[in-house]
Parts: sequence; C-alpha cells; structure tokens
Amino acid sequence: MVGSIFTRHIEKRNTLIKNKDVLQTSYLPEEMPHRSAEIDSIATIIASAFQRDRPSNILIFGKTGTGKTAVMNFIGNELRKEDPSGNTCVYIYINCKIVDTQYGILQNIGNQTMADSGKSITTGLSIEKVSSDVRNSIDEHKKVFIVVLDEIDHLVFKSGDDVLYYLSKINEDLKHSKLSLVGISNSLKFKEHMDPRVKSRLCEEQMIFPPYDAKQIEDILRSRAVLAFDDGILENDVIPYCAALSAQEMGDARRALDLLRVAADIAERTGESAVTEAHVRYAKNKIEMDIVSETVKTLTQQSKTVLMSIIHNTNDDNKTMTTGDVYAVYKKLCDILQISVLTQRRVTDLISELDMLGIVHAPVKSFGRAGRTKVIELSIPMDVCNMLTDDDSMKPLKTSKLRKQTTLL
DNA sequence: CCTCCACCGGAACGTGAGGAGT
DNA sequence: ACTCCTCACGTTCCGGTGGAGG
Repeated sequence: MVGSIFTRHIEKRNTLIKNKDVLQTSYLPEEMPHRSAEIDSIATIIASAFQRDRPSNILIFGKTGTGKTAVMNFIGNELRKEDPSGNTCVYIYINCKIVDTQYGILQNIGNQTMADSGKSITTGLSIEKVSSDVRNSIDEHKKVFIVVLDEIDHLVFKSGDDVLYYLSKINEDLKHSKLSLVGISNSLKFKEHMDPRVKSRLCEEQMIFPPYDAKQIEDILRSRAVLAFDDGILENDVIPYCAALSAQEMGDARRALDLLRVAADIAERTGESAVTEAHVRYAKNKIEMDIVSETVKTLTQQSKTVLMSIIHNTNDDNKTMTTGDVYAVYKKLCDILQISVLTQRRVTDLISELDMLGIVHAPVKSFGRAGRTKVIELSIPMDVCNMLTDDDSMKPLKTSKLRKQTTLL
C-alpha cells in the first residue's frame, strides 16, 4: 500500500489559502491600518526609555478586537528593532488572563529578567521573598523595563490590586533600573476596584481605542487577504459581509478575522474553488457553537451538575426559574450522580459564574412578598444537554431509566 | 408606611493539593 | 521529616434588600 491515511487528504487539499498564519489573530502585521495615531502617541511616551528616563505608566482601554494587544506587541517589536541587544530597554508582556495571581505576575517578571543568568523563581516562596528577589534582579540589570499587563482588569478582579501597588511604587526602591507599566483593559469599570493611590499612579497617561467601524474592518481584512489569498478566491461580497457582521459586534476585528479564516477553511475542506457569503454564514454558526461547547467542556463537575439542573428546569412554556428551583433539582441530581451536595450559598456562586460565562442569564429580581432571588434563564441552545451527557462524569444521567426519573422532577 | 419573603452576597475560616527550603 | 508558602474550593454565619401586600 502506498501512502498513509493522510495522503488522500493532502492530495485532495487544494490550496485556497496561500498563507494561513496571516489570518490568525496572533499574527503581527507589518503595519496596522487605522491605528497609526495610537501607535504614535504611545511611541512618544515610551521613547523616553532610550534616554534612560522612566516612561509614564499608561492605561489603555478599548473593547475586544480593537487592536490594543496587537498595537502593544507591534511596539514591543519596534522596541527590539531599535535596541536589538536589549541594552537599555526590556519589554515584558504578561497576559493576566493566563497569569492572574500576585505570585504569578511576580514570578513571570522574575523569570523573564533572570532568564539570562540561568536563575528562575519557583513556587512555594512567600510573596515578600519573591518581591525582593524580583526587585533585586531588576535593579541589577540597570535598564528600563516596560511591563505590559494585558487584560489587567482580570487581574484586579481576581486578585486585587496589591501587585499593582507594589509594581507602581517599585521605582522608589530601584537605584539603577526603572520600571514602567502599561495596563491593557477592555472595561473602564475596573478602575473602581482599585485603590485611589494605585489608580493615580497607573493612570499617568490614559488612552482609549475606539471600536473599528465596518469600513475600517474591511481595510484590515483586505490588507490580510492580499497576503492570504490569490486573486479571485474570495467572492466580492465576502469581505464586506465579514466586516458588517463583526461591526455589529462592537467593531471586533478579531471576530472578523476568525470569520474569514473559518469560512475559508470550510470552503477549502469541502473542496470548493472560492469562498462565498454562505461559507461566512456557516462559519459564524460554527464559531458561536465552538465557543459554547469549549466553555461547557471545561466546567467542573459541580458546575456541570448545576447547569444540568437548569436545563432540566427549562421547558417550553416556562423558560425561567429561581435559585430555589435549581437547588431542589440539583440536590436530586447529586444523589443520582453520587457526588457531594454543595450548600445553596456555593450553588448561587456557581450560577453567577455561569452567568459571567454567558451560559445562563441570571439577574436578581424582587417579587415583593414572594421574596427576592435570581431569575435564571438558559442563554445557549438546549443542544448542550447532549454535550453534557456525553461527558464521562455525567454518564449516570444518560441511561433512559434515570433520565425519565430526572425529567419527572 | 411597614412587613416580610426568599434569597443575595460579604467575610472569615477550614481543608487539602502542590511545591520549596532546611 | 517537617515547616512554610499560595491557591482553589467549600462551609458557616449573618446582615442586607426590593417591592407586593397589608
């Protein structure tokens, strides 16, 4: 037999997409359409690092997909071009959605500054020890450090502003080095959760990235499409359609790129010679479904059980329910699944988490004498029910006998 | 205007996993 | 082997609270 199981697929694959990387959201373009003003003003602030001055701390706001992260990484790249050996300036990027604890942030900065000396920061040390280690390591370098904290709101929300307090006043204890912070956030609201002192120090400069409009998203898509596709692969209305769809979603350029990439993927896989508007529509559904199933998959068993209780409480004529309703069903499900029953207090927290993930909608509402409670409604399709019962830990609910039992609840 | 329901949600604390230093 | 650290996940306790009905 000639060839592997892949041969057929490799041969069949017509190359609709010339360069796939260009359509990834992580791809860093050579130039950034409609963001030159922002790049310029950040560059003026940061340029002082080359005079060995401390650039002002910057806070950048903007909705998702407005190019905040891309602009900062673009600037980071330019910084390295200007100073290839890193003699005066070090650029450190941390995504606070991934690293969201005080300890993690310090550890991350420490590891990036100590990398050349072969040392590293491990876990199990006290915060005080780690902070002083990091501070010493920074000072030894005698450089200007630009620390970018992406999704900083997530950090503040999750772990408070202690690290920010520490980092924003670290310069007082540095003799040779300097450190400036760039915070990136998609909500303005998180400032309220910060200590006023931290806030004022962090907000020395503030910038807001406005959402892109449909025309601008079109430009961005076109600049990428030129690199990713040969002429004639995209039907004329594809890019405007992607742009229009994502402009509806608050000018999210990332969504627009995802749409285009997934649409092209679908067209390629089905062996078609061009990408059409229909592919984009299909891509839109696929992306939405993928997001939901991915988040549901990563829930803990307890959260899945709570979600299951909400699904069981949902029926055609009554889509909403109260915390009490959910908890009653939840207790029975726990019994069937043979898992421990959490307190109602904890379950309300789990429901709130599901709310934050966009899986359910659960505002609190008062019914006067009838009390005050969350009014819970499922905000994803019922199909997730199947996704949930496919899960190993939820197997017991799959047998028909038990399912009958649970639907009767 | 007051009451009172059915929870909400903050605070403090407990437990146990995962890792480090000594 | 023992102590010490963080962090995730829960529990217990308890003071609120919006608004329909008296």
